[in-house]
Amino acid sequence: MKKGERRKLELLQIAYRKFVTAGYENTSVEDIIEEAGIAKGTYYYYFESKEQMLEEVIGMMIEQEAEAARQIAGSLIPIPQKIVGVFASMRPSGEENSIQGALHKAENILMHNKIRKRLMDTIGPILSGVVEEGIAEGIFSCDNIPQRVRMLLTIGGDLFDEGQFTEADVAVFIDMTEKLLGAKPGTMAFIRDLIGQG
Amino acid sequence: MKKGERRKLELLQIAYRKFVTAGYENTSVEDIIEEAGIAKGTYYYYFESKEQMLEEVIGMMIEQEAEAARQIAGSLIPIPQKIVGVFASMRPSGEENSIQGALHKAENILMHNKIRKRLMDTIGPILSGVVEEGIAEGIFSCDNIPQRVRMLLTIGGDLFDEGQFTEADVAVFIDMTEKLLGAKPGTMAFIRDLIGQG
DNA sequence: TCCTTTTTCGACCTTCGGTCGATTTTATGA
DNA sequence: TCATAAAATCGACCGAAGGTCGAAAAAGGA
Repeated sequence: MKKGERRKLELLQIAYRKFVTAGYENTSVEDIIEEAGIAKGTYYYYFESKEQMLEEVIGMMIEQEAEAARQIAGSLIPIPQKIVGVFASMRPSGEENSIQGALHKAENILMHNKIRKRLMDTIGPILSGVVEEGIAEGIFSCDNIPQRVRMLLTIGGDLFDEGQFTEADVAVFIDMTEKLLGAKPGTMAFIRDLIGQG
Repeated sequence: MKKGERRKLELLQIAYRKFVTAGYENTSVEDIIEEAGIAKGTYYYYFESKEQMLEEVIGMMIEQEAEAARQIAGSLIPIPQKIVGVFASMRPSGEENSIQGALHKAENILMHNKIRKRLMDTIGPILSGVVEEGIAEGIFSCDNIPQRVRMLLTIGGDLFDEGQFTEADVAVFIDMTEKLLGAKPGTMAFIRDLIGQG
C-alpha cells in the first residue's frame, strides 16, 4: 500500500466519523485537515471537492451495508424474515455507529438524501431477489417487483428512519407490505413482535 | 398597509420567483436585494436570516396549494377524482416545470424537503377527510386513515415529483392505492388515462 | 418644531470551499 | 551515487456568501 493510498484512507475515515457525528454541513474541510495534521493543498491533492469526498465516504458506508444485506439474503432463514433482515441492514443501529441520530438532523438533508438514493440502487436489487425467491416458493404473488420494492423502501425509510413511529404506523406498514407483495394476511405480522423487542 | 409590510411582501415575492426558477441555494441574498434595489441592512431588517425567509416563502406556497386542495375536496366531483385532484394540487412552483422541475430536485434538496414536510401537515388532513368521505359512501374501507394517507403522499411524492415514471410505476401506484384504501379493483384505474393525456 | 419610531444604508466581518506555484520527499535508472 | 522525474505537501491567497452594526435619513406624532 502506497503512502498516498494510506493518507487518503485516513482522511476518509476522519471525515466519515465527523460527518456522522457532527453532520456534513457542520464539518468544514478545515476541521478534517486539522485532525489529520495536513495542509489545505494536500487535502485537495486527494479530493476534487468536499462533496466528491462525501460521495466516497457514502460509498464506504453503502458497501458495508450492502454486504450485510447480501449475507442475509443468501442465508437460510425464512423469506419474510429475510425481507425484514435486509431492511434492518439499512439502519445500522450499532453502538458507536449511531448513524441515525446525527443523520436525521434537519441540517444533514444533503447527506441523508444521497445515502437514500445509493441505498435504493444497492439494496433494491437485493430485496427484489428475495421477493422473487418468495414468489418461487409461493408465499408472495405479484408483478412489477422492482417498483413494489422501491415503494417498500421509500415507505420504510420515511417511517423508520425518523425513529419515531407508532403502533398504527407499524400495523399499516405490515398490511401494506403483505398486500403489495401479494402475501397471505399475517405473513409479515411477526414484524410487530420484532419491533416490540427492540 | 404600512410601508414596511409592502416592502416585506415585495421581497418575499422576488425571493419566491427566484427560489422557484433558480433554486434556493443558487439564489444569493445579494441577488434578491439587487432586484429590489435595497441595501443588505434593509434586507436583514425584515428577515432574521436567509433560511428564515425561505420558511416564509414556503408558507406562502403552502397556503396557496392548501386552498386549492380544499376547493377540490369540497367540490362535487367523485371521490376517487378528488383524491387525484388533491394530489395534483401539491405541485409546487405552479406551471413552469419543464426545465426547472428536473433540475431543481437535483440540487434543491433543502427547499424541496421543507416543502414536503409542510405539505404533509396541510394536505394530509385534507386528503384524510376525502378518504373518510369515501368510506362513508362505501367505496373505501380501511382503518388508520392518517397513516395510510401519509404513505400515499410519501409514495406519490417520491414517484411523481421526479417527473420520470414508467407505465409500471403508475400501475403499481394504482394497485397500491386501491389496496391501501380498501377500494374495489379498478376504482382508481382512471389515473392511467389521466396521466396519458397530460 | 422637536422628538420618537421606522426604515434604510453600506462598509466591514467571518467563514468556508477552493486555487496555485513553490517546495520537499520519494522512487528510478544510468 | 547522483541526477532527474514523479509523488506528496505546504500555506498564502482568493472570491463568494451570509450576516453585523452604528449611523443617517424618512415618516409620524404632539
